[in-house]
Amino acid sequence: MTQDKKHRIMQAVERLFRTRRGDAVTLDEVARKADVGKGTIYLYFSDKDDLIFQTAVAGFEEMCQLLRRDAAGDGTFRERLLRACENLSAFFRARRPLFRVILWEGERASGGDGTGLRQRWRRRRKTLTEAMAAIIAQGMESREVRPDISADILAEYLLGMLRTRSWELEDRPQSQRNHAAVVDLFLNGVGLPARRH
Amino acid sequence: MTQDKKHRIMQAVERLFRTRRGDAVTLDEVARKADVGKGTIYLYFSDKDDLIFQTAVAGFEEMCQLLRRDAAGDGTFRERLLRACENLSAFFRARRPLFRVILWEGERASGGDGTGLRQRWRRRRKTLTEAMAAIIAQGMESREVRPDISADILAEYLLGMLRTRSWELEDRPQSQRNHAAVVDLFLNGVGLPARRH
Amino acid sequence: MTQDKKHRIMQAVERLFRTRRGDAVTLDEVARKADVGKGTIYLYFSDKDDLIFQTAVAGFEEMCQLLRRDAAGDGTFRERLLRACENLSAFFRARRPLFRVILWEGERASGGDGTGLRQRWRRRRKTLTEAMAAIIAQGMESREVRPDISADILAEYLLGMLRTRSWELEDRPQSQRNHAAVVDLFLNGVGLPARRH
Amino acid sequence: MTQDKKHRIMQAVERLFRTRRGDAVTLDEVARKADVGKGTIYLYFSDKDDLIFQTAVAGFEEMCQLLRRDAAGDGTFRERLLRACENLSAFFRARRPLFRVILWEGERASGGDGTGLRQRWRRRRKTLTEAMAAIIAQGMESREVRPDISADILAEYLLGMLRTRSWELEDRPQSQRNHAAVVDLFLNGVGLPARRH
DNA sequence: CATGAATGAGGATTCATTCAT
DNA sequence: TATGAATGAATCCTCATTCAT
Repeated sequence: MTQDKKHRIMQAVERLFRTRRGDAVTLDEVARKADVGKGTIYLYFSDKDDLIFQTAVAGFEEMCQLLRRDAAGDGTFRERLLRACENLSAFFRARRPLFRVILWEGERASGGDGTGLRQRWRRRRKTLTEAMAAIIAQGMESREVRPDISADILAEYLLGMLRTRSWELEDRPQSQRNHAAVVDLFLNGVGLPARRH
Repeated sequence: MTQDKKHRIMQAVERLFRTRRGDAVTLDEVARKADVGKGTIYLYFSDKDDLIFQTAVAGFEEMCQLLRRDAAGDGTFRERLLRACENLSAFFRARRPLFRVILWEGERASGGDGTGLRQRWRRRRKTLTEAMAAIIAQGMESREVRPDISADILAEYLLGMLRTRSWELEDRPQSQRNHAAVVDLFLNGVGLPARRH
Repeated sequence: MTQDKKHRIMQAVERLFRTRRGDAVTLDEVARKADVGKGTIYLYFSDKDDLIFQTAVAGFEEMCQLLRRDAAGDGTFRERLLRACENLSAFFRARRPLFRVILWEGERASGGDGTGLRQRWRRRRKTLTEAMAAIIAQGMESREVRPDISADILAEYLLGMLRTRSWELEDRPQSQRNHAAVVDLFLNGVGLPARRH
Repeated sequence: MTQDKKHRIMQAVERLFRTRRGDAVTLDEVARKADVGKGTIYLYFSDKDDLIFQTAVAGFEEMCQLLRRDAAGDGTFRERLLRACENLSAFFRARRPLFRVILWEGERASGGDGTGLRQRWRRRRKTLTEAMAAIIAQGMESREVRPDISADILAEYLLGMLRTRSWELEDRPQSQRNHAAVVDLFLNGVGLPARRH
């Protein structure tokens, strides 16, 4: 019941990020939206920064678990890859504001203020990448993926493509951005097979 | 000489974005760094928002011109593509803070406030995409690129890969992230050619 | 056992005043240090102000009793005076934080707000002065003290000297601030006896 | 004209201390009373603490100059001493709120928070003491003051007596607290001369 | 009696913006 | 044009106080 309030506060943050950037989110609004007193926020978070940080981290955690579940599932490599992409994209769609929280926090971390923040954030990110890399590594084992580039670099690129799909291609026709197409591009590239002979 | 001041102000913004996020950049700092009076800023920009917006737009413009020059150049499709990637990446590296300005502004635009801002920003972005798409279109004409996905969607993905390369893979060994590798991944994908027979 | 808690709370206040000023002492700290719930404070005190007031008053009471005991003791006037000074100074030294509580409360009282507070505080103070004045009055009776200035005014001055000794001369060498010297100064002044003829 | 505002702000602080303790003085009030914007305060002071500190220091400075002028004046030792006491007391009376500022700041300094604050404050205080000690030293030279206790310790006691006179004896009849009496007590003590033979 | 989670009024501080020079 | 002192709205955060358990 007490954790309930903490959760409600983080949810309020997430919802507010739908329309605002972090600097425009006031704790007054958060408190109002979470239906708690302003002081209550400080019972669970040390700071506004901490509040956003924890919200971002919790979101990350969810994504990682999602991905890890997919990595552990069965099916062929392609099936697993496709499923992972689909689930991740579904998450993006459903939780877009949360994604903005994560980006916002990431931007703070990349400001070189020497704090261990940057390191901590990198480590979190690595967890996500590794979950995706685990799937790709399976493809390497089954000789479906080129082994000359490390799996987690490939994972980064794939995550980048999904990001592009969700953010930049948001309003393109579905036909051009279904996941089969993304996975296909990722696996086969844009070059015409014919030219390769 | 008067435009000189405007330029110096925007440069100051860019430099300050190296370590700070937009909300942490104060006009006091900008004025000090640009070595102008604080009031002067308001002679050239209507707003703090306008200042950042114009700085971002000017940066975008530079990137577009860079790309357009590459698109207009000669050589085979692959050569042109590689050159475009190299130049863009060089730009990223040299002007990383400017890139943060652009991202910052983009984040504002993606907040769902009714302003035409979102539209205006999308249009700018489209210009960039089109410059890259123009190059890819050449590849389609020469039958080196698959025609089933529109050129500007492919362009978005490629830009996304470059972004990943510059931001997420920043501290990986050069060997794994040289541009030949990026272009190779983009064209041929991660799948093993052997599997295609 | 219940009074035990009230006492522990006041003790906590006293201990916290060692390093902090009253405005920096929070009831959270008091509760923690007294090892009671925060709400418990309000069972014994109506207010934060009341808490500090009662703590100060209790401290005053202790000092007064100390003095009264000395006044009632036997020995010559000089002996009694010296003993009173010594005991009072020992109290100062041992309970310096309590002394800060008292000063703090006194400062509040001297703010000219219409409350009877000012009056109440003056009355408390008077009790202390009178205890000291009682001793001095003995000196007057035995013709060892000049009768032209009222005993309680002289008492105030003596208390002031002790205060100076404890606060301002805190870090001077003992030799220059032993009580014999204070009493000597008080009785004989700083003038050279030789000059008096 | 710019220093004018700084001065007005400090004056406002002083005036507000007449009825309030430092913790009850809000910067809102200060700004209103000084008739400046709230932000203006931060142009001249880094902090609320700094504001009060500087106000206290400026007050101290005034007192010191007052005292130094008296020390430099002519007349016999007794005359100079009397004049110094009178001027200081007049200052106390006229600027009582300022005096509360000084006490307030002193109390902060005595909180053992390790900052150099405590040291800085002691040094300021020392300046004042020395000014008074200078006068007393003259008395030593002319053999009117006992040489066995250092002049600045005697100065501290005298300042303490003046403080007692101004604060504790505030509402006693003038006849019992005129400066001749204070100086007399200081020089000759409370003992009856007759007893000394 | 005892507790401590919850509250929100209140205050310090920042910073975009204005305007007199 | 150019300036930077002045401003106050807006925001974060603290902490005395309450109250359900």
